[in-house]
Amino acid sequence: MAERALPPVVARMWGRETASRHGPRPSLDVAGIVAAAIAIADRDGLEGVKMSSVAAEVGVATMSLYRYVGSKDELLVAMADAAAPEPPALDGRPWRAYLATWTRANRDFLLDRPWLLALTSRTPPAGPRALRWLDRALAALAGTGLGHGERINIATSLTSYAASQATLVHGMTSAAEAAAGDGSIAGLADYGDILGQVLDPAEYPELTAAVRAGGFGAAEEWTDDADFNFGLDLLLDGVEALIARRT
Amino acid sequence: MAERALPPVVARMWGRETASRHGPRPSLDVAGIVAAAIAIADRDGLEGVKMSSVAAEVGVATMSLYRYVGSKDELLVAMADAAAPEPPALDGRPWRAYLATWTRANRDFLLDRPWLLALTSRTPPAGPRALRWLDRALAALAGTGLGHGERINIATSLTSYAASQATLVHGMTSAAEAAAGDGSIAGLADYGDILGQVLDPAEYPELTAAVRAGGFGAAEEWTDDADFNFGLDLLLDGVEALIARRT
DNA sequence: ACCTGAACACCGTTCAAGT
DNA sequence: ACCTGAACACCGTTCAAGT
Repeated sequence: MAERALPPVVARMWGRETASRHGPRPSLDVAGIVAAAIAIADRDGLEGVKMSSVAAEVGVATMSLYRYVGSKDELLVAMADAAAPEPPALDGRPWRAYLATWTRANRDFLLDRPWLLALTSRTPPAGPRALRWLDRALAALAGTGLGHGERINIATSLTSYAASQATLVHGMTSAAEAAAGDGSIAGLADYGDILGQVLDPAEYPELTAAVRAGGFGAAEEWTDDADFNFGLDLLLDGVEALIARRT
Repeated sequence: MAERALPPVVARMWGRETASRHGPRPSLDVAGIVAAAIAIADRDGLEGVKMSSVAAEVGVATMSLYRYVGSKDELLVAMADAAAPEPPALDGRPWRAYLATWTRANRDFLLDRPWLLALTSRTPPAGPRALRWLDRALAALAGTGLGHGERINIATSLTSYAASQATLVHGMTSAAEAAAGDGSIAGLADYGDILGQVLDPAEYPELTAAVRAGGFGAAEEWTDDADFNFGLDLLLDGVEALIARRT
């Protein structure tokens, strides 16, 4: 099978630039630009990341950035990988204990940098950090007798669970902040309140019952670990059942 | 507890406009605008949805739209709800059978309209369609002895599973189409190929092994139902274990 | 080979007028 | 009370020139 040329984004993420030989040395590198963009996103959110603001942050004219990144989209992809921390160390823990902390750590860094949530669906994981996370999850499942494909599937399910939980929690908490301004949805108390106003019990019988029973609970309950653990255990119980079936 | 005024987006989605009394009748309504925007997104993707293109589609000046929707963002939120089909009918099926088709149907309409994937993380479900989906899932679990909060949690987990699967499949297939143009990632064969080029086996031992063993398989395997069912069963097994614990 | 100023293209939104 | 043309603001990207 012929080697396929690396897509430019991927090459840049892995530092596989073909270094140029002649002329002035470049005054910047991709890593510095990406770091500057991340700093801006942390401070001002993703809307603050403009080619002009990133250029200002590194002290260069806007157009100079195009020497290093092909487009803003490419920059965003690189940011998404670089902004993730290293995965937790395995340290010989049993698969279930490790995957639980792995998934929790995954959710936590998404909540630290909620702007990452808007970037996750852009591209399959191909950066060094994302692949290190994947590699560790596969390692944790190495002794279970599951196949490679199954292990990849499990890791993918856990990643997307972490992302969906982070999206949920972030949606609730950030909406609460914004609520002072315009009248968007302001956390779970309001959410239940709004549903109560809008729902026709005949058309939404179960949901109405849930709202009346306080099924949406207080906002703290959701940001709490309880719900996170609930769904996580659902998944890990499923994995455990699968392993048991295999042995 | 005082009634809280409905956020404008929500009010508009539920048709709770305070109708105006005097002056000329409006020539448009929100539903028509939303339908036009959906038609454009189906045809040209989400980038094709501009205030100007939507206005052209309904045959009106761009600025007239602002009589009906507060902003483009608001329009997108309304689109996200209106673009979903009705949930499958329960028909007295047992919870597991129903939730399986429910989750599959959820994934399917996301794949029919992949532009929905970029809109899902915007706001908690508050539109008539999204809530109808939630209501039916709660109904399916009504006889299980689970609490309202637990049932909501399960429905949320399944929704996000459907979304993550759709994101994955869509990412793979659409990348394959775009691959002719620039060199982005072009389906799973390429994906494994690229990983193989980039991975240092010392740093990514398990991933390297998985790639060599063909753990990423052929692209068809992923779009196939096999992987979808795998993760779904993981979740439903977890639910089943929970129900068993309760009784 | 790198950097940059000016300019272009695009698009969401405001405003002041029209009817 | 509704519709609309002109205009503004913003931002990603191209290009041709500078060193």
